[in-house]
Amino acid sequence: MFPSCSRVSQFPESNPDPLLDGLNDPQREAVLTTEGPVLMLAGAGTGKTAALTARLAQIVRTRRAWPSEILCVTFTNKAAREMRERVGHLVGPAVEGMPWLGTFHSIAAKLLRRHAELVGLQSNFTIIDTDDQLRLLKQLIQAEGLDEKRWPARQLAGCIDRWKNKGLNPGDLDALENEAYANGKGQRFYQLYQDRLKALNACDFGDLLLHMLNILRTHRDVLEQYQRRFKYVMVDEYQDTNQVQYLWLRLLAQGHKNICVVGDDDQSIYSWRGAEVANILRFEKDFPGAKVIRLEQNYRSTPHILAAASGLIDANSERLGKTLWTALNGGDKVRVIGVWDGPEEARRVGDEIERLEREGAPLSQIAILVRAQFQTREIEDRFIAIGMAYKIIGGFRFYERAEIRDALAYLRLVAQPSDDLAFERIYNTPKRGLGDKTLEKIHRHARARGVPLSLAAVEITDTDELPARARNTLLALMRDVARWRDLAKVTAPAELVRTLLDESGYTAALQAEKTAESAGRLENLTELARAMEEYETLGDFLEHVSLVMDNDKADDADKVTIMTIHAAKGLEFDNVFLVGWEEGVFPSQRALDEGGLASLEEERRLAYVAITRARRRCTILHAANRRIYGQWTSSIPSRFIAEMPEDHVEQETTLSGGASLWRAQWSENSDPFAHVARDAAARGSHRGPGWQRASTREFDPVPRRLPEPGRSAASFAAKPRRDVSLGARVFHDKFGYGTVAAQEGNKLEIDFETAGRKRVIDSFVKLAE
DNA sequence: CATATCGGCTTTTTT
DNA sequence: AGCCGATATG
Repeated sequence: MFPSCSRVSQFPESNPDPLLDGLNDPQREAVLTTEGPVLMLAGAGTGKTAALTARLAQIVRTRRAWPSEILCVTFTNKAAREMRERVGHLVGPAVEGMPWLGTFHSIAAKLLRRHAELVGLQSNFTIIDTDDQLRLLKQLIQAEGLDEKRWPARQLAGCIDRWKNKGLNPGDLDALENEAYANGKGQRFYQLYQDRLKALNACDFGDLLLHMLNILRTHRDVLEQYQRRFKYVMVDEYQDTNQVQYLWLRLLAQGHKNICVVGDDDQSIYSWRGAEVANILRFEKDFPGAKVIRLEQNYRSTPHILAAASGLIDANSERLGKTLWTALNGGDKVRVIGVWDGPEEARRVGDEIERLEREGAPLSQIAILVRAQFQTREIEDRFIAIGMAYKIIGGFRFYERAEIRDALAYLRLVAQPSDDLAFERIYNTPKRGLGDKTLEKIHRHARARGVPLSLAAVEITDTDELPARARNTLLALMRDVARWRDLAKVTAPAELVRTLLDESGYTAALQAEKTAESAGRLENLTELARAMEEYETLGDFLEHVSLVMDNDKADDADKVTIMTIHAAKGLEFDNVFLVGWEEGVFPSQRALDEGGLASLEEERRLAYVAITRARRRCTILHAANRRIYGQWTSSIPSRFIAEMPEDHVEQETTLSGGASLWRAQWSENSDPFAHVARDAAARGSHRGPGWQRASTREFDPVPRRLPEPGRSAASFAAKPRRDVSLGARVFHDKFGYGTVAAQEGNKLEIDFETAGRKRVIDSFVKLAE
């Protein structure tokens, strides 16, 4: 009855079954229940990927479907790659032919290329990124005469993104949505934007899914074709699917109804991107008779870590609720360390890692997880200082660097004459003396003739609209472009890009620059050309670039990983350091300010994801002072720290970390500037001026290992300002206008008009007119 | 048309 | 504090 009985001969009969071996009961059930709808609720570290891949392999090896008849959707490229690899191990090279294993976006793009004409695109459409999108929207906003300051393009982009995630076309917006941008101009701008994209033969990320949904909705034949084709549908990270993705899956799975989704409501951390946990909650309604399988045995973490995480997530309401358990025992409690400030936090993490290293721990099994990208910098600085090998995942992506985007723009323009955005990008890059005036004329010409910019640029050189100089330059450029287009037909992409960068003068301009970065940029371009060697056609490559923008190129060297918690989902490490657990950082200020309880709970899920990445040791740090927006801010430990059950947490209290109390006490007694801090606090801004921290350094009771080089007392020594003298009228950001009453080194005593007499550091005031 | 300077804004998180 | 875009200046 179970398919495992009808094994195909190419798989050697062996006991135990290599596929099911090592799986627990619920996992096996998930693997063997191939028919009908299945909802797999899989907690963190419960082996859901193992179950999912085995299930896929099971379907293939029992010949229930060809690999090409299985739709398997993951959320990230990384997950897709990993799955492909693991399935490969299980069933062999057959997976080579798994064309429909990938991210939502890459699969949608593949489908859309086949049916582009149904939504008014050509199949070689360009996929634009957020940068291009923003620039395009800015143009539209300007053209409509709106004040871009008041109605930022970012906001419009956000709205459009949200609408697309919901599966809404311009015509579908209700009054409320329409109001979301520029007092009811939402729909108009959405429509304008879509029209513009169509004219450019382009679409954005959201369009990939939305266009495809529109096609499936309105073309029965196409829908039925794919319903028939996809005999099995599998979806990873189902809790992260948004409305379009949900509608999409529901349509496609209606054929055979063999849909298996895997998810964990406690790990839903993408609601800001339109993900709806509700999708997982209503699965049983959408697919009646769905079998629900719970994976609750955690194989990853030690009991303390698991208990701390479980206790924390208990604070959330509205959960499906799972009871994770582990057969492991022993292990350390979750460690919580409080430190004085950000730099000390980074130092501390560095020290701890050096200790682990001495104990023989591989660096590749150590991760530092941050809430937001900007936090990586402090850590990075420290690691550079101590020579720690590290890699940062995410952040500046390779394909987002300016020089790479320039090169890509050249390629896009060659591949796609109607790509106006690409034209605008390269038109004067490198500088060739073409400016806004000329561009404006080209624009006008293009509009009048109804042609793309690159064509208008060619045509305009035949007229006398341009001054001779601009005309000649433009003519030369467009001749080059034409030549490159011919070249593209007979040359491999990698070769093409080299020629192109050379002949356009781009390389030469960079070489001439001779700045610190220019060498690195040239290197990046070489790297780009190298990466292009793998691609047969320019189109293939451009598709790869727009969809597989991840940067984690195989870097197997033994390095510590630094990344955001979001990026860490699905990964695990022996040792995990969680930094910046302070109110306002994590949970983020934004989540606290807006979004109410739902936002806070999402932050808590994020904290849960963070802790459960750890296999053996989890260390949480928080600092009493941190610089945010260049301002020193004092902060209190994250509420999430208190929410973890005490029994599983070990607090390391250092004087410097316990901070707030101690600091309040000494500052009254010994800090000559205490009143300033107090006043600042009274104003509700927890911000204190930089010198506040500087001046307290000598009181820091934590012995410092080494005096920091270059950070000698000299940097704090009095360097009086020449331009400020007694009686001068000055302005201070916090206290307003005042008169200098005394000057002592770099410290000024000032009578402020409203705030009274204060002592401040001179660099904080400027001369009033 | 290119460079210098000022001022405002930023920090979630990603395909 | 640093980055970007908008202005002022050469």
